[in-house]
Amino acid sequence: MEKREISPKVAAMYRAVAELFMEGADINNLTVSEITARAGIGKGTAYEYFSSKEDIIAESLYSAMVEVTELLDNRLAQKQSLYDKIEMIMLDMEKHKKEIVCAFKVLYIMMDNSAVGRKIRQHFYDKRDYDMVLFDLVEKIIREELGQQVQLSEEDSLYLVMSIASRLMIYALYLNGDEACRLSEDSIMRERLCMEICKEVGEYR
Amino acid sequence: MEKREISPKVAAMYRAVAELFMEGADINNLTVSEITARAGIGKGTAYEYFSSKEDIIAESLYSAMVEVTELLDNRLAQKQSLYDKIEMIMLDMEKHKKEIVCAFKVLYIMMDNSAVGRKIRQHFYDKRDYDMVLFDLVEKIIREELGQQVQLSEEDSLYLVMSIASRLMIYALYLNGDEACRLSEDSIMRERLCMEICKEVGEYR
Amino acid sequence: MEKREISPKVAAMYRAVAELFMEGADINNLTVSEITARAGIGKGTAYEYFSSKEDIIAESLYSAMVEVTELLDNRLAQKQSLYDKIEMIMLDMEKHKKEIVCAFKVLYIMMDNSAVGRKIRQHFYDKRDYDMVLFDLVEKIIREELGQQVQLSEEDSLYLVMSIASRLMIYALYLNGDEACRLSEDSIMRERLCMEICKEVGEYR
Amino acid sequence: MEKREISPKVAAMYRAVAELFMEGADINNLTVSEITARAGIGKGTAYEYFSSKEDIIAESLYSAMVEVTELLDNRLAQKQSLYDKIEMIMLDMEKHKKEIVCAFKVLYIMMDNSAVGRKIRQHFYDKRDYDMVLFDLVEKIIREELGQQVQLSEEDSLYLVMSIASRLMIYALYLNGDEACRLSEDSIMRERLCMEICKEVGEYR
DNA sequence: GATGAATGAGGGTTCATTCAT
DNA sequence: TATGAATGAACCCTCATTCAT
Repeated sequence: MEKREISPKVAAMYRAVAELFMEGADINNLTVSEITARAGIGKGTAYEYFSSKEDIIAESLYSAMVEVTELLDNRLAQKQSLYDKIEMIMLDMEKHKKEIVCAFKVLYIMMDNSAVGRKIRQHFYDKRDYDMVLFDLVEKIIREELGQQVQLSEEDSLYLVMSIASRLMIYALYLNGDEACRLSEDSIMRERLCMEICKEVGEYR
Repeated sequence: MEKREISPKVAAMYRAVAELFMEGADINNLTVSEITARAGIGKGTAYEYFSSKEDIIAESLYSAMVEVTELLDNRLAQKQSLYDKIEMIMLDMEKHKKEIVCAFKVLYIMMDNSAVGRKIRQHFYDKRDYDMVLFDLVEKIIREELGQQVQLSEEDSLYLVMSIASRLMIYALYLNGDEACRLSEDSIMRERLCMEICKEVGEYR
Repeated sequence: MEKREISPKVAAMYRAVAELFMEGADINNLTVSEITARAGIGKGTAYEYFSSKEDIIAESLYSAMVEVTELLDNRLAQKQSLYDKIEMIMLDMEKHKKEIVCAFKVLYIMMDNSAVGRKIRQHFYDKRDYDMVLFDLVEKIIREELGQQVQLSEEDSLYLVMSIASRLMIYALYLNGDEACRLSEDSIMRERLCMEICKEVGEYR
Repeated sequence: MEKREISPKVAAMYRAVAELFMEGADINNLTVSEITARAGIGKGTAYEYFSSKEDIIAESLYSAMVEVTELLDNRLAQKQSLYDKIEMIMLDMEKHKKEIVCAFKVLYIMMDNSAVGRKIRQHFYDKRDYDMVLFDLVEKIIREELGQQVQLSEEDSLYLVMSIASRLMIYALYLNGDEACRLSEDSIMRERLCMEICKEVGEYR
């Protein structure tokens, strides 16, 4: 479960990509120059640690996802009820809109038939035990809510994870969408989604 | 509601982009050459009708979305119940997996901060009355289900549209995902999502 | 035996490479920019006609070899005796030192394990009927000298070709070498080599 | 005549370049990394002993030439007649094809207008008394054959050296060439060249 | 209108060289 | 002395866009 130490240069590049991504850069048009300039290192240095631009971006995004998920996981430990947990995630989305929304965006990038998309998918397949990704987090939340005595079938579990993930995603889309499609108060949408999730999970208790 | 006539060259380009997209081409790495070659026209001709590559792709994708939505709309007229309609959409996803899933992908592309993404969003803002997009379709389905006598508040309407759209999207993601995360029978996931949607809409009747 | 028409751009590039080569450029450090600038065309244009830098150089050198050989062949028609022919080749080497010596250099490049070397070798294998290369020319000279009645075995023929080629090459090396290793009069070396060649061929008459 | 001691690191680099060269590496695309990796030393170390990549390669090749020539020289002491000596050289070419042929290749590299070519030429000009190069070896063989009583003019000597060298080179080219241009038995070509050389030298006795 | 040859800006990648350790 | 991480200049190649025909 120990994480491998990563070189400060690599860390700088991860950070640079995440920053640029969160500043709204189009991931498909990021240049190596931009990334290394932001990371404060030489362009050639990038290729001491990565073998292609796609690798740089894919690993950076994967790393960001894992990091955000871990952060969320730690913060969620403070909350007891399912409602509070889901609400916290959504409130975090609102507060750290950029960060969280971007993490969800990565899920979409993974669907791409692009080199980056393929490489991130690969990372998921090869993922280390200590890497927790969004779906793991959602599954964990569900298990915590239902407790030891409730044994979910694989099918129920997958369904619930996807159902909850879909609400979180749709909320990310909602927050990220343009103002015209937004309600006067985000809280309305948020509360509804939270309640709906609780109700659905509750049915398995 | 009359559609404007589009030049056969433009139609060929729309078709070319859609084909390439559905064949799995990475939309961010499509080249003008590929598109015009597939469309069977000269490269220079593209610039007689569009002012940039991004325009070509954005308009093509927008057009494809509208077309798919229209197709769906026509087919949905054959079904009466909400359940049957949602099921038909999902079955269509399974059958014409490529086509439908790609249509959903466009939604994600719209979130990009890329030139294409921005341009598609612009099309949505400027959209003609006769253009029907996915959200309109979902809204239409809801209205048909609840009938004239039920008046949804804007807030309820938006919530329901997003909630249903989220399930459709998550099903698209599910179908598009890798085998490892799939249940033995897609029907299980499909039926659950359909039922859940019906239940939720039903509560507003 | 008809030559295929070559595009003026390609011709310009062939010329550019030959010029640069003859001006003493190191063939292994030629850049595409240099070549296209000299050819008076855009850099990108090079890739409309060739698929890589190595192709450009290899084809240019091959073309130059064929051209020089043809030129020599035409000029040799004016001479009757073997001695006069070999002498003319060597005098041409002295006069058009750059051009001829470079043609011989290409033979050495062909021995390289470089991409260019490999590609030129390929051209020799694939060579068109109407392409005459140095060895063909030497063989032709020998046949003309010995006349129809003398039938050389394949082994004798190959030996003579190589023996003569070796003298021509060594003269090219000699001319290209530094002054310290040169006699006061090039004619001395030239005459000896010519005579030696005639004597050797004469033995087969 | 004492050789200067060379650092083991330098020796390792000489060996590395020679090995890579003989394994068929393109001398114009050798990298410092490859060389130092093969030599088993750090990349930076190369620059403690040489001032540029070209220096490394040029000195390595020069060193290899001197070494091969010395080896040949020692082995030739066992043979008495000119014929046996030339034959031994050619047989060595056949046996240690790679090594010997590469040594000849260096001659061609010297003709290049490349940095490496220029530097090797420079080494020849500056050459130490105890360095014996191929031309010296050939000259030595000729002198041994003709004995003390025959005094060759400078002009005769140079002619003979070049004439013999040209046959050796052409045999190297022949051996290195592709199978299609080879006789069924290399011995045929070898014997002819040997005899021709003996005849030519004999005329000066 | 339709074309495709020509272009050149731009970006990914390599690798010789340096320098702090 | 020996190292190898860091660097950035240089270069090949792509491809969106233009324009003469």
